[in-house]
Amino acid sequence: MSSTSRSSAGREPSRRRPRVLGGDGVPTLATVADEAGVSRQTVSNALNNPELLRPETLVRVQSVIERLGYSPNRAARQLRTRSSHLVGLRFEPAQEGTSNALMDRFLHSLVEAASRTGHHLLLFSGDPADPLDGYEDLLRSTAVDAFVVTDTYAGTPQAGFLQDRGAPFVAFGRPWDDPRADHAWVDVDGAAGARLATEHLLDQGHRRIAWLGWERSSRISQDRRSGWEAALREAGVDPVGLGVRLTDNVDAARMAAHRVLEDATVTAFVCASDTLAVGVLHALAERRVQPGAQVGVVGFDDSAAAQVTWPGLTSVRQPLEQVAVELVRSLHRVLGHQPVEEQGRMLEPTLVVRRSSERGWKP
Amino acid sequence: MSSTSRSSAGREPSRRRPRVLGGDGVPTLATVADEAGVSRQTVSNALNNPELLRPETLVRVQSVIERLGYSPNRAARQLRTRSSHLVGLRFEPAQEGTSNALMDRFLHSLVEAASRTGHHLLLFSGDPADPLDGYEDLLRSTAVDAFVVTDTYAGTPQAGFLQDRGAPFVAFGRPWDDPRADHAWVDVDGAAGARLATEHLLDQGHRRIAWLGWERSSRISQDRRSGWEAALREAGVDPVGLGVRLTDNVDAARMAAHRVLEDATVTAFVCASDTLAVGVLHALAERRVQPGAQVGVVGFDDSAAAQVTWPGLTSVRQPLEQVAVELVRSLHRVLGHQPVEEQGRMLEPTLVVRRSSERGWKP
DNA sequence: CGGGAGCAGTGGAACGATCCAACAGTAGAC
DNA sequence: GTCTACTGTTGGATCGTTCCACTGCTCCCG
Repeated sequence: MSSTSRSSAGREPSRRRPRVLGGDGVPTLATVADEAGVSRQTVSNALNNPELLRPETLVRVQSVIERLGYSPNRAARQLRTRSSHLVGLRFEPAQEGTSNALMDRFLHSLVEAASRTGHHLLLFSGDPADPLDGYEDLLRSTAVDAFVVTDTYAGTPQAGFLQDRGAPFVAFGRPWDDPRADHAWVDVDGAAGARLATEHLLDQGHRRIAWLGWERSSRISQDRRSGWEAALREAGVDPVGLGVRLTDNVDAARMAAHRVLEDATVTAFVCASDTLAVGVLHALAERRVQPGAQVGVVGFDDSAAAQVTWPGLTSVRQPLEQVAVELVRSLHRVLGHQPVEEQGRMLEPTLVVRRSSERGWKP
Repeated sequence: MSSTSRSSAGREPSRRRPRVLGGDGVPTLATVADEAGVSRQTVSNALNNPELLRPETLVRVQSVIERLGYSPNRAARQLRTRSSHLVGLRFEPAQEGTSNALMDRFLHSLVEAASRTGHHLLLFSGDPADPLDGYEDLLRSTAVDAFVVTDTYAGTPQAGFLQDRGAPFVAFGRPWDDPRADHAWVDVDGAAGARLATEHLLDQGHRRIAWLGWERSSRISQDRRSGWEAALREAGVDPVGLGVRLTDNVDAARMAAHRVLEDATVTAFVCASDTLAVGVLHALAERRVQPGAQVGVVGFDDSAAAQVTWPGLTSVRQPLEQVAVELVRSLHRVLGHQPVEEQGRMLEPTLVVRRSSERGWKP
């Protein structure tokens, strides 16, 4: 109703014709503004700062938006605000056989968590030989607002690179011993997980509990191992000679388990991954030893394999849904340039008990 | 060098200053043009139509681009060209236990294939109750160039919706019996896969080979089953009474296998999924029957579970890398509005033989 | 009654790329 | 010598949004 005076330069009548409908018939801000009898800015405010509008104007604009099925053009918005609402994640080429099933669950959770704050996930790939490939280009072209970095094993340069570059990112994985690192991170407490596993086996009456982990260079494995070791010591069991290091591979674990089982006093295994635990199960099958009933086995990651393997593999489960939520929360703080109240956040894993560690179980 | 006359209203001298450096110090097209002593359009041509430039100009511009580390701003380009170089994929919430490990391998392949043509993958999620949620919004806001649709089981409305909407997309999965469908698709020949599996077991000397599949409503299962049935008939074996339908679940398969094995003449199983095959392995373990040596088992999808399960599960492997490549190729044709030379493309699976089907094997 | 504050809303400019029409310069044809 | 064709390059306009400075208008206070 409130028809205000509309000033017009009036020099050249048909030169500057405000385009009111996009080329393909897609409505734009101008379409909505025209239809609702307000200016473009008012429509923009209706979307981004609704509290600035008088309630009745807001309702009117919103109903036009609804009726026309208008959504703001992402490219235009991105160009103006310099924010794409996209989060980049480099998706490494899969290595078959290893437990990247973890990735699947994590990815789902991340997509969902991000979408709750209006963000989408942009997957990209890069030259496997160059762990930094792809990042630079997305940064320069301002295609993403931030990155999520997933592999922060010792020696991976992504976090350092992005930090030096001044690019916003959050890491899934603590920076371990890099003293220069001061970026946001979220991680799961591997030591606590291994401790859970070990204490569970101790509860089942096991004493001499072996550890199967990765090479010494893996900080993740060292971390988990420390939980096993501490739990054993607290129970008065000497862990010396019970720890084995090998590559993350079913067959390597199978053979290692055979060697360990030569020592008849060993009655249980805690493993740094489900892959290794599955290898132990293979060895038990070959020795015709009942998992659970005779020898307890616990894996790590609660992968799909753990869930379907016979007779059911007890495993430490990472709270990936919660990790995703925390990552997104962190991302928001980083992007909002808010003071980072805490640099990192450590989450607690849980133990999913299945029959491979249930002593009472008989097939 | 070329100082041309610069028209200026003259009222306020410093109003129209052509910004040559982005706010954050990020170089823009204008920066490069200025530095190379050419116009913006020439730089743009150097990137998009290099053949239009004189070779020496091209080299000069390229060296400046290299030196400044310039990449065109994606938002600006997207706004002007109406193309985001993003491909949307709705990433469904994971259902634990089912074989979406397939998805992991597929996703990797797709990201890689897409990146080879300069496209990135945009993952989004939506209300699980509404299979169309999310698509509309991305279309309206012109956030993606196209979609990849992965679940085209009977009754899923995505393909129909996008087709009616006139949105570009490619489906992984044939349109089955929808006569209205005329969109591009890529699929794997399930019947051929089941035939491979069945013939392999026949070669191993098995005759009465059972089928474990999903409910009758699943077209995918029906398709695979038809391959098993045909192979059996050609070998002169009557498949009647050898087929079982159940839900895709380890325990359901385990119990079904027990029932089937009451009939002592059955010596092998072909399954519509690895999940079902793992269930059969569980049943065999409970009966203390050797997989492979006594009863042959073949699964479908070559999931991580198949690869680590003891004693190794023979499985039909889908050529997902090739699927991804074909999908991207199709997408290109669809986006380029080229005449679609073929509407769909059917790829052949392969059989990965492991010990669960090797008759000679002894533990 | 004049003036500062606050409110709802306006029009122009800007983001950084590409599209477009036009331009200078050269060569070839008449 | 002029006209046409062609090549390489140019400046201006444009895509759709948000930022910015500003305008009427009302209200309140001294």
